[in-house]
Amino acid sequence: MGIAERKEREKQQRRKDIIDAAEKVFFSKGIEAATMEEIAEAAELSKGTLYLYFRNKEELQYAIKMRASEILGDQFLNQLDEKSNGIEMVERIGRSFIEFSKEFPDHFNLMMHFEGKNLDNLNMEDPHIQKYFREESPLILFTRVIAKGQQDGSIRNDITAEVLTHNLWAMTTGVLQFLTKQRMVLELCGHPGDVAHYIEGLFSILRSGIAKIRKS
Amino acid sequence: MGIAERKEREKQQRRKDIIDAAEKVFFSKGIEAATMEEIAEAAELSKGTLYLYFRNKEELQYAIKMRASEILGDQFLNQLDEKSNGIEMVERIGRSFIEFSKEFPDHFNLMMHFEGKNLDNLNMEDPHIQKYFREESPLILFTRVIAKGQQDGSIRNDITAEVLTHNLWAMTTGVLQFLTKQRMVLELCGHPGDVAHYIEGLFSILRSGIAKIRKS
DNA sequence: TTTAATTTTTGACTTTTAGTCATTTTATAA
DNA sequence: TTATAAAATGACTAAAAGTCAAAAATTAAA
Repeated sequence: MGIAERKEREKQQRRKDIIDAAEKVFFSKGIEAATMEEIAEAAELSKGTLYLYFRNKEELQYAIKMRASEILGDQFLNQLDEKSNGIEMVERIGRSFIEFSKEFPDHFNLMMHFEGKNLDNLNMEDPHIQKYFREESPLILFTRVIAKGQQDGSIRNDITAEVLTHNLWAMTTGVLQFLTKQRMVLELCGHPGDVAHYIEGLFSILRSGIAKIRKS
Repeated sequence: MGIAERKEREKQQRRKDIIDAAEKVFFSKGIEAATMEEIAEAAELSKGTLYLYFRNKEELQYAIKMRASEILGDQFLNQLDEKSNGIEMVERIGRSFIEFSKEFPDHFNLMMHFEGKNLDNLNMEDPHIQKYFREESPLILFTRVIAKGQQDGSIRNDITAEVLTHNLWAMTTGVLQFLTKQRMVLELCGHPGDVAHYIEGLFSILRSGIAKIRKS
């Protein structure tokens, strides 16, 4: 029974090779400019083969975005710390997100690209995508941290952990998107934004926004 | 000297006609599926003529997005109210944004589409775009309201009005983007989101986040 | 080992659409 | 009425995504 298993392994390896090649091409040429033909060349395969492993260009891009999320999730994991309370850990996680954007700018940009895009061209039944959302999304870990903060009394508990999580995530990505893609716009408005300044503003607002409300 | 003026007027009218046609086609067929050929037909012009008025497809989309922003800016204007203090007006403006998304869903979607997109294909020297950013963007009005809130003591003043404004805007659009485009994702995560619930969470977080910090 | 069946890969081909530009049409000035 | 300028046309080009019948490679059977 070893042949079927070996073939399956080889298939997964080829899939991985294609994603590697796509990463190189997307990141060097830019996500829009990169062509499937170029990716095929980089993977030493023909274009047709790509379509045996990925339904379309977008699904291939999404495979890279899932990798990016994995990296980010690992960084989040490193921020867990028994000594800190929930809200401190949330801040650490937030800052590690900023670090991630600097350390892996290409992966970060790809993530942001999908953050504001409908996913109609994607097959949501795809097992890779299903698995990602059920088990690997960084938001799963983040929700646990928020819940911990609610238990230790550092984070407000009048909003469910899920709603808090998704709001925090969406607010943060919203600001990061704004800062990366609209830098020229800011200049046009006459605010040649000091990015760090904006980030500190964001954290400050969020800190007050999610902290347990002190009874006065 | 009347001829040059009339010609200029006619030119602007034709430009408007093209945007009208584009609006119809983009909104009925969807922004991706719509073709320049279809828009030309709808405008009773040839495709080439479109390119005399707009550099490329994206610039035409952006013209509609600017219209959307104008509508939104008008709605913001209606929320101004001498009796309310700054933070109350900010909340009213926020809620009018939600109303806008329901009343003009197509315009809203187009706005969100551009909110997370680089503008490389756009000619930022274009006078229409310049004018928009300098004079018409809803953010200009919003900044004034924030500043008022800082003066009347209802909004924190340890962050500049501009940074507060852009952060609030980016956070809100981030959440709205998340809710519209990722509805299916939320279901996949096992949170068949009650959208209104998320929105209330957002407002609650932002209220605490930007309020003047009371000395305890 | 040879042959048949199955799986995987290929790349030429189709289709679609954005954007161009030489030519034609229309409007203005002489 | 003719010349000049401005505006509009649509056939054409280029680029790239996605398809599919045929070829190559692999595995199973005889």
